[in-house]
Amino acid sequence: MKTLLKEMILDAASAAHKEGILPSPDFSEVVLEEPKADSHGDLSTNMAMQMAKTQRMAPRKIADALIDHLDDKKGIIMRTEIAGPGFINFFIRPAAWHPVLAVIHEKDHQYGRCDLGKGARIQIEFVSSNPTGPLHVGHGRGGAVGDSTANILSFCGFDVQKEYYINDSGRQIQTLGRSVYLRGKELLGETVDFPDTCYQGEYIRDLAGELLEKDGPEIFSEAEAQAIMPCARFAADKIIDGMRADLVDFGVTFDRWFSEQGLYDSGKVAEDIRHFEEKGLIYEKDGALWFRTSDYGDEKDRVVVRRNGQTTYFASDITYHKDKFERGFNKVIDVWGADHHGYIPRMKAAVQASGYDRDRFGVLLVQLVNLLRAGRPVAMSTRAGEFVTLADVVKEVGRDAARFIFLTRHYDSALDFDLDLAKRKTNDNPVYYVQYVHARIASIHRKAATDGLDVGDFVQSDLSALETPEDVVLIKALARYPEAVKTAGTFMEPHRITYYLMTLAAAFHTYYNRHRVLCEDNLKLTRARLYLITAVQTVIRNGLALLGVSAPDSM
RNA sequence: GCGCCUGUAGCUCAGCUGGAUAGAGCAACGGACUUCUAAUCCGUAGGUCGCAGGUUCGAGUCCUGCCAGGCGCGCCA
Repeated sequence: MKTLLKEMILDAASAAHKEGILPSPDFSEVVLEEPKADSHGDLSTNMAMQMAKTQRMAPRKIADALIDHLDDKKGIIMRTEIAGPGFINFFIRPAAWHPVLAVIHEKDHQYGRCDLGKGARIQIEFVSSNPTGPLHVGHGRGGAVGDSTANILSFCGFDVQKEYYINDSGRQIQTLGRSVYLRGKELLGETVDFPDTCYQGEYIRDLAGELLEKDGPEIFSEAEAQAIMPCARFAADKIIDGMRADLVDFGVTFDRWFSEQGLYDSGKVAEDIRHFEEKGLIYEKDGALWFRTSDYGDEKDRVVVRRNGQTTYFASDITYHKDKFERGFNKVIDVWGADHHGYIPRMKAAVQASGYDRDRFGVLLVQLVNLLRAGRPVAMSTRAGEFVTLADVVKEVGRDAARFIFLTRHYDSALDFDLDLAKRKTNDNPVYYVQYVHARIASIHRKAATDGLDVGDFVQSDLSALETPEDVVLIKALARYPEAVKTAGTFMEPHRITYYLMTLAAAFHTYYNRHRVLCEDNLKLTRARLYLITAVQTVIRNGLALLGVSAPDSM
């Protein structure tokens, strides 16, 4: 509808220009929007005001000219008006919206798809939690945002790859090994001094127990230096398996799990450091090696090899991101927790120094999650190893509720996640509000079948019966879906889909309460309404799929 | 101190990258189930868009300066 009207307006502008009424052929882009107030019509444009400068005419005069030259071949416009400083308001004939329904039925699962990405290869890396403990709620949000964004981008014509970066190298992994080693000694009856710096969680003891059972006690009697790495490998592998399983339960899968250690094993990190040294981008100072990130917008240079000879996390990250681009991705997106935001300038610098456009690398900074129960904060201490894990949350509230709630806010603002509210099967829980639409419609279909109502061939149904205000509101909402997807893809903001679905759901529930779909005495009306609500069901299902939330047939 | 993010109804948040009279949900109050699922709907009430300037036909949206909150400023990850 919008594109159709846009073309009509542009044609009108050209026609008016040809007749010399509009002096300039330079037409600003037509922006059509849906006015908030119904009295302003179905669609409205501010074009006359935008053009006032280039045309050097009063906006209302331009608006007059445009309206005079409108050629409404299909008869979609009921009437137009010029309002306020120069808005042109279009009132669309109710029946003109009906073709939207046919499009939805025809495209079905593909309705809403667009070609924004034009096949560009994009990689999105998310969660990427260190394999030193279970995933917690914050990772859940990152997972939901990353996975849903990937779905949306894919639906918008990007070739998307989802990746998990495993930080299986460095000091944390050693700490993990040491923690397991010491707990293992405890299990064998030794009294050990378990330092604060080690991981305190109960799961460490469990891992030590598993290792003991698998390989016997020998490893725990070896010297610490000998035992740490085997312990660490065992524990990290177990933890990664656990994370993978938790993510599957959460509906999140990855195309690739990428090992940081692999970058060291293959010598790529060392190779890159050498390479950047030769180019003069890495230099030595105070016994350490520094990367000249400040040449590329960072506030100071950063260490890549410490005085003790160990590389920093940043070193492998440079190689990792360079590797991503070498793999041919046009665009590389990382999803990070907001506490890492200080890291962005140096990462951008590294990308640029590696020879790639810094704008091809982007970061979605996901703000923190406040976990609540009945409105009160749930005490969590990562240090003490006491926290509610993602698996706990999924088990308690379910995958659908968890995913949906993580996506009810822009990722950029902090999120309150109330466990009690997420379980509540009422109105204040938006998940069910949306899913209920799908279930209700499925129920109507069942009823229609039971009652032997011949729903016939939908496409042949006469839609002229769909002309009440509620019909139009609902169809207009459906027509808006492709745009919602496109906007969500453009800005990588999955919450826009969530909000869209809530709005559509509201329109449907209103409709449902006002109009009976199955009217035994009016088959024509019944068919038309079934045609309409089936389209609603399709869009709800498609939208929920982008969020990774199921669309149940009954609740 | 510097940087990033946030500030919109009592609470939690949207606001389509500058449009008309700023919108939802919750909470409050009043209504609607012999009906295709009441996990729903309808109505009422609720606002100095943190504050002050600026840009222009027009600002919640853009710019500057303040105020408040969160986070970050390691040879940690």
